[in-house]
Amino acid sequence: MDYPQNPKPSCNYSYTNEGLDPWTIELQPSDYLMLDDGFGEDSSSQNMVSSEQVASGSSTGYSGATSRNNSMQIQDANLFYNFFFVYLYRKCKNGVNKNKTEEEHRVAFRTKSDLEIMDDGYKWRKYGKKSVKNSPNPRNYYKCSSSGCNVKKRVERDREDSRYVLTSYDGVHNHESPCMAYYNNQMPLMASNAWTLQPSSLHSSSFS
DNA sequence: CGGATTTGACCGGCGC
DNA sequence: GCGCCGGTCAAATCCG
Repeated sequence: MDYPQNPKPSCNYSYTNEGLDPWTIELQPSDYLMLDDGFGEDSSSQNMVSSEQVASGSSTGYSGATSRNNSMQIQDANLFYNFFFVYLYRKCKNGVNKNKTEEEHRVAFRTKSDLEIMDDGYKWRKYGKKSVKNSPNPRNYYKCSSSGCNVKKRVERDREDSRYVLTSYDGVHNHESPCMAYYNNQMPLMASNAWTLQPSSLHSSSFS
């Protein structure tokens, strides 16, 4: 599979929870993301950021990412972004609250980036652009272009600090990210366990 | 030519 | 009811 590259892989990303949701992911301000694979006894550290340098020449034979202690560390910003959204997808799937409809599932976060279009592993079709009140920055509307998938996405620059991009997702994909299928094939280590969270490790309010 | 994007029109909810 | 505001539609346009 020919997977598109992030146009600026050297970009320094950071993530903070935007607060639209009581959802807790704190990924600060490093390119290194470590995600637990669910094996650990202490599931409270299900996601964390490692600022340490990952040794090059990974044992996975996979440039840009390496594994250690049942975890993945990602040092390539492009991979980082893709995996982050794969993680979102899995977490979303596992945390779906049956009492709510898919449309009520929302994820929002802030990304420090000079890019507004960031590759999250899904294909999106832009369907609108609006200027928002009291903000110099327009808001862009996207829809997942996979047929039958109703997930929507909004992207705008933070009116208070235009170094940040606000992204929010509405809904749960009815399919996996194209890049996940790719990684499943390429990385046996991650195929079944990695990126899957134990239900007990989910924050109670996650995606509910 | 086909799919994606652009962009003004349209529409519905909400506060007054 | 009316106007504002945010979200969506869709025709025109762009682009590979």
